Amino acid sequence: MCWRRHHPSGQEQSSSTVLLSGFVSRTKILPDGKKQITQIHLPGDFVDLQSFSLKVLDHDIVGLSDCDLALVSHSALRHITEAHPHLTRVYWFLTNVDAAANREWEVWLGQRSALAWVASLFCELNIRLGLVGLKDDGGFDLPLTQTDLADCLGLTSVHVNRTLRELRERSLVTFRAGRVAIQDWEGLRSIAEYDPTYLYLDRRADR
Amino acid sequence: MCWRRHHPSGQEQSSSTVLLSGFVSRTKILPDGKKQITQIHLPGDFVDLQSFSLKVLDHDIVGLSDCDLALVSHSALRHITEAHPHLTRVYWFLTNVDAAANREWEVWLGQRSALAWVASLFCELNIRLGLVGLKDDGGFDLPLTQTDLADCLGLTSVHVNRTLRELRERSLVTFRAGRVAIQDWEGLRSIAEYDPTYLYLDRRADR
DNA sequence: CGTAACTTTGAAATAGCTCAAAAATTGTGG
DNA sequence: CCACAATTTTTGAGCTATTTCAAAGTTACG
Repeated sequence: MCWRRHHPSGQEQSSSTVLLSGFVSRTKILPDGKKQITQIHLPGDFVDLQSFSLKVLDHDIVGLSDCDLALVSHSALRHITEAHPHLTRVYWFLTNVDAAANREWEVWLGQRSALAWVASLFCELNIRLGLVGLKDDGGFDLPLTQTDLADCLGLTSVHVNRTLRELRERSLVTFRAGRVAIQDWEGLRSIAEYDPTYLYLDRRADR
Repeated sequence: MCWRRHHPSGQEQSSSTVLLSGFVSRTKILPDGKKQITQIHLPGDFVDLQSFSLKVLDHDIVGLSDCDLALVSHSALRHITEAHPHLTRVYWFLTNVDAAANREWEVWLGQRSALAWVASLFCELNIRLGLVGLKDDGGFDLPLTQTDLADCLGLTSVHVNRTLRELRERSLVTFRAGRVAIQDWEGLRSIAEYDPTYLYLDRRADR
């Protein structure tokens, strides 16, 4: 399956989605048309596990690139979780890790400069893509436009552009043609003051 | 029990906390001392249910007033959830509702003006306090300082002060001496463009 | 009644926004 | 493979919401 369409909020869902390839965002759209991306999902992510519990989504699922999805029906999820309580705890854990990332983004949205926020986002994506084997020495592919990035960061695309220029001029990272090329990982990490604790990387391995 | 202290992040937890009276926040503190409150909890809230799953908190639990807490040990939670799978789903649902609020705050932090954000926060608290019988016709008690509010909104306390003045001058709401007095609920709601969908009020009732 | 915490105000600085246009890139059909 | 349209990126100039810094009021409280 392959799309770049809205999965609308406010509608009863009967299945959840696992992302197999490509990128999708969870996006909230305001009455005036402004958008906020609350999370970017990578291959391997359970994109809307929460709809199993909430049934109705409070946001849209928007494809950022072509992607392959697997649908898991809620009735299947119910059977799985009833038969294997252990898996219920695993899914619940995933929900919690997801929420931890939302909290971290709140901090970035509220407290950080544009430069630090962009740097942080690239740090997070670099680490998460590394977990699923989608980064290489030089960086990673990220098929977003600067406008997508702006919707994610709570900034204007104009300002994102200028911020990217600054990161480039400081020889930290270059974002061009859907690719993030990291020139100075330590420098990037340091300007972002990036601390991946909230990703619970060690505890994920337990599961 | 009664405190106004930090419940530190980064430490192994063996119990979760239910708030019986008073207000607590979940707060993330940056290296430079800046703070972001990612959620305000009211009586009745399961404050750190996620520590049952994550074990280590990614943020601090900070009392905003004197409060009474009930501790539920993780071993007790494990027994409860093993004996009653239905309750596991309830807890998981609560985790999801919690996360939905974090996402909504991301939108507010990223996209809204100071005026609309303050108004939105008051709208949310008014509704949530109403659910637990802690609001009256005129408004509700909120024992926070303007600095607390600033940490929550991602603004300076100076700017929060000026924004509160504007809301007061527009005869929408007055925040003084730990009390939010709502003069014009419809006006407040409208300037906030407040939509409580993300609170999943209807679905909570099912449980 | 004195001290600490909190609120209010003013003035100047700035990060990020808006508007508008030009340049570059990407995609498409012929 | 080219030409053209659409999308995306880049830049400039002026503007505004919010911050910073600093000081004066006010309130709470031991």
